Amino acid sequence: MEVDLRNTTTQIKQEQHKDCIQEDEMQFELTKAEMGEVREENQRLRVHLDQIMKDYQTLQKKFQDIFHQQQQQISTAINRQTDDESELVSLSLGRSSSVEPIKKDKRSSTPTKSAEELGLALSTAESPVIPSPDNSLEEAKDDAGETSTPQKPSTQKRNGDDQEVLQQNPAKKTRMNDGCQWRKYGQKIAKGNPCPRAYYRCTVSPTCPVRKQVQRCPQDMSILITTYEGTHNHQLPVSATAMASTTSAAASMLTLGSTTSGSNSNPFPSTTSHGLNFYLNENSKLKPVYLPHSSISPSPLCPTVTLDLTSNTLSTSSPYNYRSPPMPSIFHPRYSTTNLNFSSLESNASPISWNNGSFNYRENQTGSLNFGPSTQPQENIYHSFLKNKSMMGMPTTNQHSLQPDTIEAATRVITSDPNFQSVLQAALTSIIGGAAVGSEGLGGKSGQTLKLGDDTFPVFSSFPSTSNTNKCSTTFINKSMGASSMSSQAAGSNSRSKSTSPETSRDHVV
DNA sequence: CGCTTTTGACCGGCGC
DNA sequence: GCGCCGGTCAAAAGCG
Repeated sequence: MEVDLRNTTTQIKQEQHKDCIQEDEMQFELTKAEMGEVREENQRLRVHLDQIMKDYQTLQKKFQDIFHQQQQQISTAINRQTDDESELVSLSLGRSSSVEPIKKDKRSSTPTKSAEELGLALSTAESPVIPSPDNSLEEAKDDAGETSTPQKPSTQKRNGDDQEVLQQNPAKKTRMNDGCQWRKYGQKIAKGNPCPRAYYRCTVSPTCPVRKQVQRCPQDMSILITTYEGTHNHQLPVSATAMASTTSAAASMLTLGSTTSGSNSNPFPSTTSHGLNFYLNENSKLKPVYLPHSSISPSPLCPTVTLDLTSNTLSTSSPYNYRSPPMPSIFHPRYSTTNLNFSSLESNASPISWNNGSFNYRENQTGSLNFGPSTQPQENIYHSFLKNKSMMGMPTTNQHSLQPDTIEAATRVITSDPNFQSVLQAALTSIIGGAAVGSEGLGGKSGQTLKLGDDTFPVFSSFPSTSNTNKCSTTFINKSMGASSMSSQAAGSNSRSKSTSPETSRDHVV
């Protein structure tokens, strides 16, 4: 009995041992299978990682290529900037009689920067020489409108440059820099404008008399109006001249005579510009309204209109006048900008007709402004223009040989931009109407109504005659379009010839 | 500490 | 002459 029990126990133990072995085997198989799955997964992940690495390397390579390309473009631009034999880009929509015939010796130009490229270049990493985004496009908010908006003051950069923080995006602080160093010395709230006006002084040289005022357009807070006054009595930094090239100097692209005018040894690239020619069709007589030294830069990023109200016969006797004679002028474009000259004084066909006091543009006419709708991207202006130019192999400065189609297309695209219209209106208003905005302060004069798009504002035919003859004014209209906007003053301002002593000038930059 | 911005006061031109 | 207005000054404060 005892033996039976022992046998039974032994059998049970043996069965249990068998079960254990089977379980172990099963577990082993299970683990084996799991390992296989993990191994497969591992391989898949490895392949995936390889793919990612390949993509990463490809992207990196592309990035380096692009970066290198931009660096080359920047250096090219710098070289061109500093080169007296700089190339010129001129998109002329007309000709002014006050403009001397273009000198033949002006070199042909092959703009290497389109507006797109400009935008790219300005948004890339900081360049040691040219205005970086921090120095060029970025606008910190220290200008006229800053106190009116609760911007964090601590974020303001304090390097003496203009700073404009876009109101649309408080988090994004953008700065505007025209190359010079400015110090704010005052701020005032001008009558009729809720935005305060800021006063800056050039600090590059302690004795530099140049001052500038920055004010936001009351009608469009995104528009900055900067007024420059005075002439730099010092060498401007490269960035300043660069900025000058993009703005007021851009105006000179129109009719660029190339003069190294012996009498006027201008150490700086000339920033003398030409202007917008408008015509008042009054009593069947065309009265030219010429906005000298004005330009429009339709950069997609920062559409800039330069309106220089300087008399083109300014005396340049000031020892501090570093501007070249109004015309012809030398221009060293850094970027491809565009100057629009709206008509030719020599032409009987006025591109701009004044009907019943309203300011209209004729369509489908060379040199005219077309404010009609257009969906063509602005950069196409440059592309088509450059393409046409290269195809024709024509020198850029030979503006008279521009294809009318090109001009017309470019004009249409540029001027159809609502921003452009707004900006142009603001500029003209600020200049023509003086301090008066809208109809304020315009009483007593027989004004015309300048109609741009849906907006109208008065214009006087007597505008260029008196009050502005002693001032050199360049107005840049710079409409911030979300990202940033930039405008700058010309390197050497015009000389203000207050009657006899042209010491300062006024440049308006919007 | 040096530089810049802020801001109220001051000054001069201009119109009434 | 007075007041308005734009421009400038300068002390105080902020920032790196």
